[in-house]
Amino acid sequence: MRDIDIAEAARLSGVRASTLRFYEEKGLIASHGRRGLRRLFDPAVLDRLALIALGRAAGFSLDEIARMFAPDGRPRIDRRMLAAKAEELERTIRKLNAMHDGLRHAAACPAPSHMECPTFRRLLRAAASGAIGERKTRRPPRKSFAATGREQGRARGS
Amino acid sequence: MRDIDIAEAARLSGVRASTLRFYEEKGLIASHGRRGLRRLFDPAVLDRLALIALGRAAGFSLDEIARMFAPDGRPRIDRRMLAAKAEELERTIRKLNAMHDGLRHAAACPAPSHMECPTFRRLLRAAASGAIGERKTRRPPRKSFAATGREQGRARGS
DNA sequence: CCTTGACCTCAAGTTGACTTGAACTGGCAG
DNA sequence: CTGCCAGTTCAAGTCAACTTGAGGTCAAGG
Repeated sequence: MRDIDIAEAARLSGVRASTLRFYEEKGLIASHGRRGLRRLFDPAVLDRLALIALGRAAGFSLDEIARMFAPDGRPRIDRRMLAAKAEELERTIRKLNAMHDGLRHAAACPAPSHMECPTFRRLLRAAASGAIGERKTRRPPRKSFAATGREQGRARGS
Repeated sequence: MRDIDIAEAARLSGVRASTLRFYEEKGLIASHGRRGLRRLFDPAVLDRLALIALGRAAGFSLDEIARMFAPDGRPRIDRRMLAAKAEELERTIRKLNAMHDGLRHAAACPAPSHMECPTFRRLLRAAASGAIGERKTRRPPRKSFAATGREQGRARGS
């Protein structure tokens, strides 16, 4: 199996063809030639895509990830960068934990209104002061959510 | 202190005036009148803004937050929703922890190239398979975000 | 040979949460 | 009375990471 076409790369990696084209345009991956119009990729592109997925999951932007590859295309990953990201992740985790505990408490709290629950108000103050901080949740990509059927919006506990 | 103007609301809440206008347009807050052109807010808007900040920090979208207020403007927060969000948060935290541990290891790993580090490759597979999952980090807005001073969360796991 | 269908390119659209710019207004200090 | 300056409106821009649409091409199958 020397060189796979874009459809196969998409199938094997789980990344959409449009995304592969987009990544190529961004310089994150490179196609190796064409068969007709079709891009051909070296199978090694799959490793590369895994690396990109990893980077994304770790919270790196595509631009940051692009910088992790030497001009020759080999990964050039700075250990200090990893350590820094790990630390950043740790801070995030701490905040999310605080948030989580607070939410759990608020959900279980017997006070008639949340505004009367001391824990809730403490959370409120923390959020207002920015101590809990920023976060943005990403909507799930349309693709592999066939499982839940017709439900377009999230099915949260009613 | 009866009614504060937008500048004061911005100052007291740490939320920009443009954001306050945006929130008003979205129906998240309401101004109570005008002095000249200037919006006047009830000081209670500050609680409301804290609530909004809290919701955002917990990962709710503005639209979701908007739905947390009854038509009369009083918060109507569904406890099951909070519990669901807490659970979601917990899953996220678990993933981030895995990521964090992997990054730490990779950062410290003595293998000459990351591709030769078993831990790193395990991470890679996890990311490629989607087991680690999606996340999007937000760039901090220009403003300060000073005091992350008093921490109230223990970092569990790690 | 001709249709078909997957791929191609390039531009534009999407989403969420805001920010920015241009043109305007009006209370208040001087 | 007159500027100033901080407010106002509305439209459009920004950012990231893609996706979608329109119109085109080409290898292969019938």
